[in-house]
Amino acid sequence: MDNDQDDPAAATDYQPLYAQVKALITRRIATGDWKPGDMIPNEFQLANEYNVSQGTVRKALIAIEAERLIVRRQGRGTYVARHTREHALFHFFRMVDINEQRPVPTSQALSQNIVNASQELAKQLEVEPGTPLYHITRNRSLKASPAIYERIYTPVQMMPDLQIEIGKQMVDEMYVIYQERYGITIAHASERVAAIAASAEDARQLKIAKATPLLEITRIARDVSKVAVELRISRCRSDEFRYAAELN
Amino acid sequence: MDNDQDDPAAATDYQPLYAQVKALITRRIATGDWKPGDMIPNEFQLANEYNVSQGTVRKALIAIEAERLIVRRQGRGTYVARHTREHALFHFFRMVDINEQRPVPTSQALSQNIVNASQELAKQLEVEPGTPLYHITRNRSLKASPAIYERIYTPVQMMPDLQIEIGKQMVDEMYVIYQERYGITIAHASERVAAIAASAEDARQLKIAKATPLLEITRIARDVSKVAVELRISRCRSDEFRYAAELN
DNA sequence: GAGTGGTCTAGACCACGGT
DNA sequence: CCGTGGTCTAGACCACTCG
Repeated sequence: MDNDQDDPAAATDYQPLYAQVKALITRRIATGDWKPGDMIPNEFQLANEYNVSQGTVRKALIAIEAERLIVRRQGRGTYVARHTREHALFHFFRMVDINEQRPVPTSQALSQNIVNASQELAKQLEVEPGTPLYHITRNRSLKASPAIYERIYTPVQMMPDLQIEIGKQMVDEMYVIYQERYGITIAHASERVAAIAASAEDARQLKIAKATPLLEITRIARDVSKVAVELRISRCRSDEFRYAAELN
Repeated sequence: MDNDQDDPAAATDYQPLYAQVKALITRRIATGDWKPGDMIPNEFQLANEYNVSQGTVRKALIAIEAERLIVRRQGRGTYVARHTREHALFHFFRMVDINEQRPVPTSQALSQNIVNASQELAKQLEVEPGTPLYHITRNRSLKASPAIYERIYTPVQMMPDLQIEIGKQMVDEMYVIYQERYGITIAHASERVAAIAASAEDARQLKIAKATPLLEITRIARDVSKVAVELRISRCRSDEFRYAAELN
Protein backbone atom coordinates (compact mmCIF):
# COMPACT_ATOMS: atom_id res chain seq x y z
CA MET A 1 0.00 0.00 0.00
CA ASP A 2 2.68 2.43 1.07
CA ASN A 3 4.94 1.29 -1.73
CA ASP A 4 3.67 0.49 -5.16
CA GLN A 5 7.18 0.69 -6.58
CA ASP A 6 8.43 -2.73 -5.48
CA ASP A 7 7.74 -3.77 -9.06
CA PRO A 8 10.44 -1.85 -10.93
CA ALA A 9 8.35 -1.96 -14.09
CA ALA A 10 5.76 0.18 -12.38
CA ALA A 11 7.82 3.30 -12.88
CA THR A 12 7.85 3.04 -16.66
CA ASP A 13 4.61 1.16 -17.15
CA TYR A 14 2.56 3.56 -15.12
CA GLN A 15 -0.62 4.53 -16.89
CA PRO A 16 -3.46 6.49 -15.36
CA LEU A 17 -6.47 4.38 -14.56
CA TYR A 18 -8.51 5.88 -17.37
CA ALA A 19 -5.75 5.05 -19.84
CA GLN A 20 -5.76 1.44 -18.67
CA VAL A 21 -9.52 1.28 -19.04
CA LYS A 22 -9.20 2.84 -22.47
CA ALA A 23 -6.68 0.18 -23.49
CA LEU A 24 -8.93 -2.60 -22.22
CA ILE A 25 -11.96 -1.32 -24.09
CA THR A 26 -9.93 -0.66 -27.23
CA ARG A 27 -8.63 -4.21 -27.16
CA ARG A 28 -12.14 -5.62 -26.92
CA ILE A 29 -13.03 -3.68 -30.04
CA ALA A 30 -9.82 -4.59 -31.88
CA THR A 31 -10.28 -8.30 -31.18
CA GLY A 32 -13.82 -8.21 -32.46
CA ASP A 33 -15.31 -8.94 -29.06
CA TRP A 34 -17.47 -5.91 -29.76
CA LYS A 35 -18.06 -5.48 -33.48
CA PRO A 36 -18.80 -2.40 -35.56
CA GLY A 37 -22.38 -1.38 -35.02
CA ASP A 38 -22.64 -3.07 -31.62
CA MET A 39 -23.82 -1.09 -28.65
CA ILE A 40 -21.38 -1.42 -25.79
CA PRO A 41 -22.34 -1.53 -22.10
CA ASN A 42 -23.19 1.77 -20.47
CA GLU A 43 -20.81 3.75 -18.34
CA PHE A 44 -22.00 2.33 -15.04
CA GLN A 45 -21.80 -1.26 -16.24
CA LEU A 46 -18.26 -0.72 -17.51
CA ALA A 47 -17.32 1.07 -14.29
CA ASN A 48 -18.58 -1.88 -12.30
CA GLU A 49 -16.82 -4.41 -14.51
CA TYR A 50 -13.45 -2.67 -14.27
CA ASN A 51 -13.94 -1.56 -10.65
CA VAL A 52 -13.50 2.12 -11.33
CA SER A 53 -15.86 5.03 -11.06
CA GLN A 54 -18.20 6.05 -13.83
CA GLY A 55 -16.21 9.27 -14.30
CA THR A 56 -13.08 7.31 -15.07
CA VAL A 57 -14.89 5.19 -17.64
CA ARG A 58 -16.27 8.38 -19.14
CA LYS A 59 -12.79 9.82 -19.55
CA ALA A 60 -11.69 6.62 -21.28
CA LEU A 61 -14.72 6.65 -23.59
CA ILE A 62 -14.19 10.29 -24.52
CA ALA A 63 -10.61 9.47 -25.47
CA ILE A 64 -11.72 6.50 -27.56
CA GLU A 65 -14.36 8.60 -29.22
CA ALA A 66 -11.70 11.16 -30.12
CA GLU A 67 -9.97 8.36 -32.06
CA ARG A 68 -13.28 7.70 -33.81
CA LEU A 69 -13.42 4.09 -32.65
CA ILE A 70 -16.77 4.60 -30.98
CA VAL A 71 -19.72 6.91 -31.34
CA ARG A 72 -21.54 8.11 -28.25
CA ARG A 73 -25.04 9.43 -28.51
CA GLN A 74 -26.96 11.03 -25.72
CA GLY A 75 -30.07 9.13 -24.86
CA ARG A 76 -29.08 6.22 -27.11
CA GLY A 77 -25.87 4.63 -25.97
CA THR A 78 -22.31 4.07 -27.10
CA TYR A 79 -21.66 2.21 -30.35
CA VAL A 80 -18.61 0.79 -32.05
CA ALA A 81 -18.00 2.95 -35.12
CA ARG A 82 -18.96 1.48 -38.46
CA HIS A 83 -17.29 2.40 -41.73
CA THR A 84 -19.96 3.69 -43.99
CA ARG A 85 -19.12 4.73 -47.51
CA GLU A 86 -19.66 8.31 -46.41
CA HIS A 87 -17.34 7.95 -43.47
CA ALA A 88 -14.61 6.30 -45.51
CA LEU A 89 -14.80 9.03 -48.12
CA PHE A 90 -15.07 11.85 -45.66
CA HIS A 91 -12.02 10.84 -43.67
CA PHE A 92 -9.79 9.35 -46.32
CA PHE A 93 -10.61 10.98 -49.60
CA ARG A 94 -8.95 14.35 -49.69
CA MET A 95 -9.45 15.61 -53.21
CA VAL A 96 -11.49 18.76 -53.78
CA ASP A 97 -12.28 20.49 -57.03
CA ILE A 98 -11.21 24.01 -57.88
CA ASN A 99 -14.47 25.33 -56.44
CA GLU A 100 -13.79 23.66 -53.10
CA GLN A 101 -16.48 21.06 -53.69
CA ARG A 102 -15.83 17.49 -52.65
CA PRO A 103 -16.56 15.32 -55.65
CA VAL A 104 -17.86 11.81 -54.98
CA PRO A 105 -15.66 9.31 -56.78
CA THR A 106 -16.91 6.30 -58.69
CA SER A 107 -14.53 3.38 -58.99
CA GLN A 108 -14.00 0.63 -61.53
CA ALA A 109 -11.55 -2.20 -60.95
CA LEU A 110 -9.24 -2.95 -63.88
CA SER A 111 -7.27 -5.94 -62.67
CA GLN A 112 -6.59 -8.13 -59.69
CA ASN A 113 -3.70 -10.53 -59.27
CA ILE A 114 -1.23 -11.76 -56.68
CA VAL A 115 2.39 -10.66 -56.55
CA ASN A 116 5.25 -11.37 -54.16
CA ALA A 117 6.33 -8.35 -52.19
CA SER A 118 9.44 -6.66 -53.57
CA GLN A 119 11.94 -5.17 -51.15
CA GLU A 120 10.29 -1.80 -51.59
CA LEU A 121 6.71 -3.01 -51.14
CA ALA A 122 7.72 -5.18 -48.19
CA LYS A 123 9.36 -2.26 -46.45
CA GLN A 124 6.34 -0.04 -46.88
CA LEU A 125 3.82 -2.66 -45.80
CA GLU A 126 6.09 -3.89 -43.02
CA VAL A 127 6.02 -7.52 -44.16
CA GLU A 128 8.76 -9.95 -45.20
CA PRO A 129 9.98 -9.62 -48.81
CA GLY A 130 8.25 -12.23 -50.92
CA THR A 131 5.01 -12.17 -48.93
CA PRO A 132 2.05 -12.67 -51.29
CA LEU A 133 0.12 -9.49 -51.90
CA TYR A 134 -3.01 -8.73 -53.81
CA HIS A 135 -2.37 -6.18 -56.50
CA ILE A 136 -5.48 -4.38 -57.63
CA THR A 137 -5.63 -1.58 -60.16
CA ARG A 138 -8.62 0.65 -60.60
CA ASN A 139 -9.82 3.80 -62.23
CA ARG A 140 -11.70 6.42 -60.33
CA SER A 141 -13.82 9.08 -61.92
CA LEU A 142 -14.65 12.44 -60.46
CA LYS A 143 -17.58 14.27 -61.97
CA ALA A 144 -17.94 11.55 -64.60
CA SER A 145 -14.47 11.82 -66.10
CA PRO A 146 -11.49 9.59 -65.29
CA ALA A 147 -9.31 11.40 -62.79
CA ILE A 148 -7.41 8.87 -60.69
CA TYR A 149 -5.47 5.75 -61.61
CA GLU A 150 -4.79 3.67 -58.54
CA ARG A 151 -2.68 0.66 -57.57
CA ILE A 152 -3.55 -1.09 -54.33
CA TYR A 153 -1.48 -3.68 -52.47
CA THR A 154 -2.65 -5.66 -49.48
CA PRO A 155 -1.38 -8.89 -47.87
CA VAL A 156 -3.24 -11.99 -49.09
CA GLN A 157 -3.05 -13.50 -45.64
CA MET A 158 -5.09 -10.68 -44.14
CA MET A 159 -7.85 -10.95 -46.72
CA PRO A 160 -8.26 -14.60 -47.74
CA ASP A 161 -10.30 -15.03 -50.92
CA LEU A 162 -10.61 -11.32 -51.63
CA GLN A 163 -12.38 -11.02 -54.97
CA ILE A 164 -13.03 -7.74 -56.67
CA GLU A 165 -15.29 -7.69 -59.69
CA ILE A 166 -13.39 -6.44 -62.68
CA GLY A 167 -14.84 -3.90 -65.05
CA LYS A 168 -17.91 -3.01 -63.01
CA GLN A 169 -18.71 -0.03 -60.83
CA MET A 170 -17.61 -0.78 -57.29
CA VAL A 171 -20.44 -0.36 -54.85
CA ASP A 172 -18.35 -0.28 -51.69
CA GLU A 173 -15.22 1.53 -50.79
CA MET A 174 -12.27 -0.80 -50.17
CA TYR A 175 -12.31 0.12 -46.47
CA VAL A 176 -15.93 -0.90 -46.15
CA ILE A 177 -15.00 -4.26 -47.71
CA TYR A 178 -12.08 -4.73 -45.34
CA GLN A 179 -14.32 -4.07 -42.39
CA GLU A 180 -17.42 -5.96 -43.39
CA ARG A 181 -15.72 -8.98 -44.93
CA TYR A 182 -12.64 -9.29 -42.72
CA GLY A 183 -13.38 -7.27 -39.60
CA ILE A 184 -10.40 -5.01 -40.32
CA THR A 185 -11.08 -1.38 -39.49
CA ILE A 186 -8.82 1.17 -41.11
CA ALA A 187 -8.22 3.77 -38.44
CA HIS A 188 -5.10 5.65 -39.54
CA ALA A 189 -3.40 6.50 -42.77
CA SER A 190 -0.22 8.24 -43.72
CA GLU A 191 0.10 9.93 -47.10
CA ARG A 192 3.01 11.29 -49.11
CA VAL A 193 2.26 13.50 -52.06
CA ALA A 194 4.60 14.03 -54.99
CA ALA A 195 4.33 15.73 -58.37
CA ILE A 196 5.24 13.47 -61.26
CA ALA A 197 4.95 13.48 -65.04
CA ALA A 198 2.29 11.15 -66.42
CA SER A 199 3.71 7.88 -67.77
CA ALA A 200 2.37 6.36 -70.97
CA GLU A 201 0.18 4.09 -68.86
CA ASP A 202 -1.14 7.00 -66.79
CA ALA A 203 -1.83 8.96 -69.97
CA ARG A 204 -3.82 6.11 -71.45
CA GLN A 205 -5.85 5.48 -68.31
CA LEU A 206 -6.60 9.11 -67.63
CA LYS A 207 -6.98 10.15 -71.27
CA ILE A 208 -4.45 12.94 -70.97
CA ALA A 209 -1.20 13.83 -72.69
CA LYS A 210 1.91 11.98 -71.65
CA ALA A 211 4.10 13.99 -69.22
CA THR A 212 1.18 16.00 -67.87
CA PRO A 213 1.97 16.84 -64.23
CA LEU A 214 0.03 14.55 -61.88
CA LEU A 215 -0.27 14.23 -58.14
CA GLU A 216 1.02 10.91 -56.89
CA ILE A 217 -0.37 10.07 -53.46
CA THR A 218 1.22 7.15 -51.66
CA ARG A 219 -0.83 5.99 -48.72
CA ILE A 220 -0.16 3.43 -46.00
CA ALA A 221 -3.39 2.53 -44.21
CA ARG A 222 -3.33 0.95 -40.77
CA ASP A 223 -5.88 -0.76 -38.59
CA VAL A 224 -6.84 0.05 -35.04
CA SER A 225 -3.65 -1.60 -33.75
CA LYS A 226 -1.51 0.40 -36.18
CA VAL A 227 -0.74 -2.67 -38.30
CA ALA A 228 -0.15 -1.77 -41.95
CA VAL A 229 -3.01 -3.18 -44.02
CA GLU A 230 -2.83 -1.52 -47.39
CA LEU A 231 -0.45 0.38 -49.65
CA ARG A 232 -2.15 2.52 -52.25
CA ILE A 233 -0.54 4.60 -54.95
CA SER A 234 -2.92 7.04 -56.60
CA ARG A 235 -2.11 9.15 -59.60
CA CYS A 236 -4.50 12.05 -59.84
CA ARG A 237 -5.20 14.68 -62.42
CA SER A 238 -4.35 18.01 -60.94
CA ASP A 239 -5.88 20.33 -63.51
CA GLU A 240 -9.31 20.42 -61.92
CA PHE A 241 -8.60 18.82 -58.56
CA ARG A 242 -6.48 19.57 -55.54
CA TYR A 243 -5.27 17.62 -52.55
CA ALA A 244 -6.73 19.28 -49.45
CA ALA A 245 -5.23 19.42 -45.96
CA GLU A 246 -6.17 21.35 -42.87
CA LEU A 247 -3.48 22.20 -40.33
CA ASN A 248 -4.66 22.91 -36.83
CA MET B 1 -42.00 21.89 -19.88
CA ASP B 2 -43.54 20.04 -22.78
CA ASN B 3 -42.24 22.75 -25.05
CA ASP B 4 -38.88 24.38 -24.50
CA GLN B 5 -38.88 25.79 -28.01
CA ASP B 6 -41.05 28.83 -27.32
CA ASP B 7 -37.87 30.87 -27.21
CA PRO B 8 -36.31 30.08 -30.56
CA ALA B 9 -32.96 31.51 -29.44
CA ALA B 10 -32.68 29.04 -26.59
CA ALA B 11 -32.30 26.14 -28.94
CA THR B 12 -29.38 27.64 -30.82
CA ASP B 13 -27.70 29.79 -28.18
CA TYR B 14 -27.37 27.17 -25.50
CA GLN B 15 -23.79 26.50 -24.63
CA PRO B 16 -22.60 24.35 -21.74
CA LEU B 17 -20.96 26.27 -18.95
CA TYR B 18 -17.50 24.96 -19.77
CA ALA B 19 -17.93 26.11 -23.38
CA GLN B 20 -18.84 29.59 -22.20
CA VAL B 21 -15.81 29.65 -19.93
CA LYS B 22 -13.69 28.42 -22.83
CA ALA B 23 -14.97 31.26 -25.03
CA LEU B 24 -14.26 33.83 -22.33
CA ILE B 25 -10.71 32.62 -21.80
CA THR B 26 -10.09 32.32 -25.54
CA ARG B 27 -11.22 35.90 -26.03
CA ARG B 28 -8.83 37.16 -23.39
CA ILE B 29 -6.01 35.48 -25.27
CA ALA B 30 -7.19 36.65 -28.69
CA THR B 31 -7.46 40.26 -27.54
CA GLY B 32 -3.98 40.18 -26.11
CA ASP B 33 -5.19 40.55 -22.54
CA TRP B 34 -3.00 37.55 -21.88
CA LYS B 35 -0.04 37.43 -24.25
CA PRO B 36 2.01 34.52 -25.56
CA GLY B 37 4.34 33.35 -22.84
CA ASP B 38 2.18 34.73 -20.02
CA MET B 39 1.14 32.43 -17.23
CA ILE B 40 -2.58 32.59 -16.72
CA PRO B 41 -4.34 32.31 -13.34
CA ASN B 42 -4.66 28.85 -11.88
CA GLU B 43 -7.78 26.76 -12.10
CA PHE B 44 -9.15 27.83 -8.73
CA GLN B 45 -8.65 31.52 -9.42
CA LEU B 46 -10.41 31.23 -12.77
CA ALA B 47 -13.18 29.17 -11.19
CA ASN B 48 -13.68 31.87 -8.62
CA GLU B 49 -13.61 34.66 -11.18
CA TYR B 50 -16.20 33.02 -13.39
CA ASN B 51 -18.21 31.56 -10.49
CA VAL B 52 -17.97 27.98 -11.63
CA SER B 53 -16.25 24.97 -10.13
CA GLN B 54 -12.62 24.15 -10.70
CA GLY B 55 -13.66 21.05 -12.66
CA THR B 56 -15.56 23.18 -15.16
CA VAL B 57 -12.58 25.46 -15.66
CA ARG B 58 -10.42 22.40 -16.13
CA LYS B 59 -12.66 21.09 -18.89
CA ALA B 60 -12.49 24.47 -20.62
CA LEU B 61 -8.69 24.56 -20.31
CA ILE B 62 -8.32 21.05 -21.68
CA ALA B 63 -10.38 22.06 -24.70
CA ILE B 64 -8.27 25.19 -25.23
CA GLU B 65 -5.10 23.17 -24.87
CA ALA B 66 -6.38 20.80 -27.56
CA GLU B 67 -6.46 23.81 -29.88
CA ARG B 68 -2.86 24.52 -28.88
CA LEU B 69 -3.68 27.98 -27.61
CA ILE B 70 -2.29 27.22 -24.17
CA VAL B 71 0.23 24.87 -22.68
CA ARG B 72 -0.43 23.33 -19.29
CA ARG B 73 2.40 21.94 -17.25
CA GLN B 74 2.00 20.01 -14.07
CA GLY B 75 3.66 21.71 -11.14
CA ARG B 76 4.30 24.86 -13.20
CA GLY B 77 1.11 26.40 -14.39
CA THR B 78 -0.80 27.20 -17.56
CA TYR B 79 0.82 29.39 -20.20
CA VAL B 80 -0.35 31.05 -23.39
CA ALA B 81 1.36 29.20 -26.24
CA ARG B 82 4.27 30.94 -27.92
CA HIS B 83 5.29 30.37 -31.53
CA THR B 84 8.83 29.18 -31.49
CA ARG B 85 10.61 28.52 -34.73
CA GLU B 86 10.41 24.82 -33.89
CA HIS B 87 6.71 25.01 -33.26
CA ALA B 88 6.00 26.91 -36.47
CA LEU B 89 7.98 24.43 -38.50
CA PHE B 90 6.62 21.38 -36.77
CA HIS B 91 3.01 22.33 -37.27
CA PHE B 92 3.07 24.11 -40.57
CA PHE B 93 5.96 22.76 -42.58
CA ARG B 94 4.90 19.46 -44.05
CA MET B 95 7.69 18.48 -46.41
CA VAL B 96 9.69 15.33 -45.75
CA ASP B 97 12.53 13.89 -47.77
CA ILE B 98 12.43 10.50 -49.42
CA ASN B 99 13.90 8.92 -46.29
CA GLU B 100 11.10 10.32 -44.16
CA GLN B 101 13.39 12.87 -42.54
CA ARG B 102 12.09 16.37 -41.90
CA PRO B 103 14.56 18.77 -43.43
CA VAL B 104 14.98 22.15 -41.74
CA PRO B 105 14.47 24.90 -44.30
CA THR B 106 16.57 28.01 -44.62
CA SER B 107 14.91 31.03 -46.17
CA GLN B 108 16.11 34.00 -48.14
CA ALA B 109 13.81 36.85 -49.12
CA LEU B 110 14.04 37.93 -52.77
CA SER B 111 11.66 40.87 -52.92
CA GLN B 112 9.07 42.81 -51.00
CA ASN B 113 6.57 45.26 -52.42
CA ILE B 114 2.96 46.33 -52.07
CA VAL B 115 0.23 45.33 -54.50
CA ASN B 116 -3.49 45.94 -54.61
CA ALA B 117 -5.51 42.76 -54.16
CA SER B 118 -6.81 41.32 -57.41
CA GLN B 119 -10.23 39.69 -57.45
CA GLU B 120 -8.60 36.32 -56.94
CA LEU B 121 -6.31 37.39 -54.10
CA ALA B 122 -9.12 39.31 -52.43
CA LYS B 123 -11.39 36.30 -52.52
CA GLN B 124 -8.80 34.04 -51.00
CA LEU B 125 -7.76 36.46 -48.27
CA GLU B 126 -11.35 37.54 -47.65
CA VAL B 127 -10.68 41.24 -48.13
CA GLU B 128 -12.06 43.83 -50.54
CA PRO B 129 -10.52 43.85 -54.02
CA GLY B 130 -7.91 46.59 -54.18
CA THR B 131 -6.87 46.23 -50.56
CA PRO B 132 -3.12 46.86 -50.24
CA LEU B 133 -1.16 43.68 -49.67
CA TYR B 134 2.47 43.00 -49.04
CA HIS B 135 3.89 40.72 -51.67
CA ILE B 136 7.01 38.93 -50.56
CA THR B 137 8.92 36.37 -52.58
CA ARG B 138 11.51 34.09 -51.08
CA ASN B 139 13.59 31.05 -51.76
CA ARG B 140 13.80 28.21 -49.32
CA SER B 141 16.54 25.63 -49.32
CA LEU B 142 16.30 22.14 -47.97
CA LYS B 143 19.55 20.35 -47.28
CA ALA B 144 21.48 23.28 -48.74
CA SER B 145 19.93 23.25 -52.19
CA PRO B 146 17.11 25.50 -53.39
CA ALA B 147 13.87 23.55 -53.18
CA ILE B 148 10.96 25.95 -52.71
CA TYR B 149 10.03 29.20 -54.39
CA GLU B 150 7.40 31.03 -52.40
CA ARG B 151 5.08 33.99 -52.85
CA ILE B 152 3.49 35.43 -49.71
CA TYR B 153 0.61 37.91 -49.52
CA THR B 154 -0.61 39.57 -46.35
CA PRO B 155 -2.73 42.69 -45.75
CA VAL B 156 -0.67 45.81 -45.13
CA GLN B 157 -3.17 47.01 -42.58
CA MET B 158 -2.59 44.01 -40.35
CA MET B 159 1.19 44.42 -40.36
CA PRO B 160 2.05 48.10 -40.53
CA ASP B 161 5.67 48.75 -41.45
CA LEU B 162 6.53 45.14 -42.10
CA GLN B 163 10.08 45.07 -43.39
CA ILE B 164 11.83 41.94 -44.49
CA GLU B 165 15.53 42.08 -45.19
CA ILE B 166 16.18 41.18 -48.78
CA GLY B 167 18.94 38.82 -49.77
CA LYS B 168 19.86 37.65 -46.28
CA GLN B 169 19.11 34.46 -44.40
CA MET B 170 15.89 34.92 -42.48
CA VAL B 171 16.36 34.20 -38.80
CA ASP B 172 12.69 33.92 -37.90
CA GLU B 173 9.83 32.13 -39.51
CA MET B 174 7.13 34.47 -40.83
CA TYR B 175 4.72 33.23 -38.17
CA VAL B 176 7.14 34.10 -35.41
CA ILE B 177 7.39 37.60 -36.88
CA TYR B 178 3.62 37.97 -37.06
CA GLN B 179 3.31 36.98 -33.45
CA GLU B 180 6.21 38.84 -31.93
CA ARG B 181 5.86 42.04 -33.95
CA TYR B 182 2.11 42.25 -34.35
CA GLY B 183 0.63 39.92 -31.75
CA ILE B 184 -1.01 37.85 -34.48
CA THR B 185 -0.94 34.15 -33.73
CA ILE B 186 -1.44 31.81 -36.67
CA ALA B 187 -3.58 29.00 -35.35
CA HIS B 188 -5.09 27.33 -38.41
CA ALA B 189 -4.13 26.84 -42.01
CA SER B 190 -5.78 25.30 -44.99
CA GLU B 191 -3.69 23.92 -47.83
CA ARG B 192 -4.44 22.86 -51.41
CA VAL B 193 -1.82 20.89 -53.27
CA ALA B 194 -1.56 20.71 -57.04
CA ALA B 195 0.98 19.32 -59.49
CA ILE B 196 2.16 21.86 -62.04
CA ALA B 197 4.90 22.18 -64.62
CA ALA B 198 7.72 24.55 -63.62
CA SER B 199 7.50 27.96 -65.29
CA ALA B 200 10.58 29.71 -66.60
CA GLU B 201 10.69 31.71 -63.38
CA ASP B 202 10.37 28.58 -61.23
CA ALA B 203 13.09 26.88 -63.25
CA ARG B 204 15.45 29.79 -62.77
CA GLN B 205 14.81 30.08 -59.04
CA LEU B 206 15.04 26.37 -58.35
CA LYS B 207 17.82 25.66 -60.85
CA ILE B 208 15.85 22.93 -62.59
CA ALA B 209 14.64 22.30 -66.11
CA LYS B 210 11.56 24.16 -67.28
CA ALA B 211 8.39 22.04 -67.15
CA THR B 212 9.70 19.80 -64.37
CA PRO B 213 6.69 18.67 -62.31
CA LEU B 214 6.48 20.65 -59.07
CA LEU B 215 4.17 20.63 -56.08
CA GLU B 216 2.25 23.86 -55.75
CA ILE B 217 0.95 24.34 -52.21
CA THR B 218 -1.55 27.14 -51.69
CA ARG B 219 -2.05 27.97 -48.05
CA ILE B 220 -4.45 30.29 -46.29
CA ALA B 221 -3.29 30.92 -42.72
CA ARG B 222 -5.72 32.18 -40.09
CA ASP B 223 -5.38 33.62 -36.64
CA VAL B 224 -7.02 32.46 -33.43
CA SER B 225 -10.30 34.10 -34.49
CA LYS B 226 -10.19 32.39 -37.91
CA VAL B 227 -9.44 35.66 -39.70
CA ALA B 228 -7.38 35.10 -42.87
CA VAL B 229 -3.94 36.60 -42.34
CA GLU B 230 -1.72 35.25 -45.08
CA LEU B 231 -1.89 33.64 -48.50
CA ARG B 232 1.17 31.68 -49.46
CA ILE B 233 1.88 29.91 -52.72
CA SER B 234 4.84 27.56 -52.53
CA ARG B 235 6.33 25.75 -55.48
CA CYS B 236 8.37 22.81 -54.31
CA ARG B 237 10.71 20.40 -55.97
CA SER B 238 9.20 16.98 -55.75
CA ASP B 239 12.15 14.85 -56.82
CA GLU B 240 13.60 14.49 -53.34
CA PHE B 241 10.78 15.81 -51.22
CA ARG B 242 7.18 14.88 -50.48
CA TYR B 243 4.22 16.58 -48.91
CA ALA B 244 3.26 14.60 -45.81
CA ALA B 245 -0.18 14.21 -44.28
CA GLU B 246 -1.50 11.98 -41.53
CA LEU B 247 -5.15 11.00 -41.56
CA ASN B 248 -6.62 9.95 -38.24
C1' DG C 1 -41.28 6.94 -17.63
C1' DA C 2 -37.03 4.51 -17.92
C1' DG C 3 -32.50 4.54 -19.48
C1' DT C 4 -28.81 6.70 -21.73
C1' DG C 5 -25.03 9.99 -22.14
C1' DG C 6 -23.88 15.21 -20.86
C1' DT C 7 -22.91 18.69 -17.47
C1' DC C 8 -21.56 20.35 -13.14
C1' DT C 9 -19.98 20.26 -8.55
C1' DA C 10 -17.03 19.12 -4.53
C1' DG C 11 -13.42 17.14 -2.49
C1' DA C 12 -9.48 13.81 -1.86
C1' DC C 13 -5.11 12.53 -3.10
C1' DC C 14 -0.99 12.19 -6.38
C1' DA C 15 3.00 13.89 -9.23
C1' DC C 16 5.77 17.42 -10.57
C1' DG C 17 8.68 21.67 -10.22
C1' DG C 18 10.52 25.04 -7.85
C1' DT C 19 11.90 27.33 -3.01
C1' DC D 1 7.97 22.81 1.70
C1' DC D 2 4.27 24.87 -1.17
C1' DG D 3 1.65 25.56 -5.27
C1' DT D 4 0.63 23.78 -9.60
C1' DG D 5 -1.86 20.73 -12.67
C1' DG D 6 -3.35 15.44 -12.97
C1' DT D 7 -6.20 11.67 -11.47
C1' DC D 8 -10.06 9.69 -9.31
C1' DT D 9 -14.29 9.40 -6.95
C1' DA D 10 -19.21 10.26 -5.84
C1' DG D 11 -23.34 12.16 -6.56
C1' DA D 12 -26.82 15.55 -8.39
C1' DC D 13 -29.23 17.10 -12.09
C1' DC D 14 -30.12 17.90 -17.20
C1' DA D 15 -31.18 16.58 -22.13
C1' DC D 16 -32.11 13.29 -25.35
C1' DT D 17 -34.31 8.90 -27.22
C1' DC D 18 -37.50 5.48 -27.29
C1' DG D 19 -41.23 2.52 -26.15
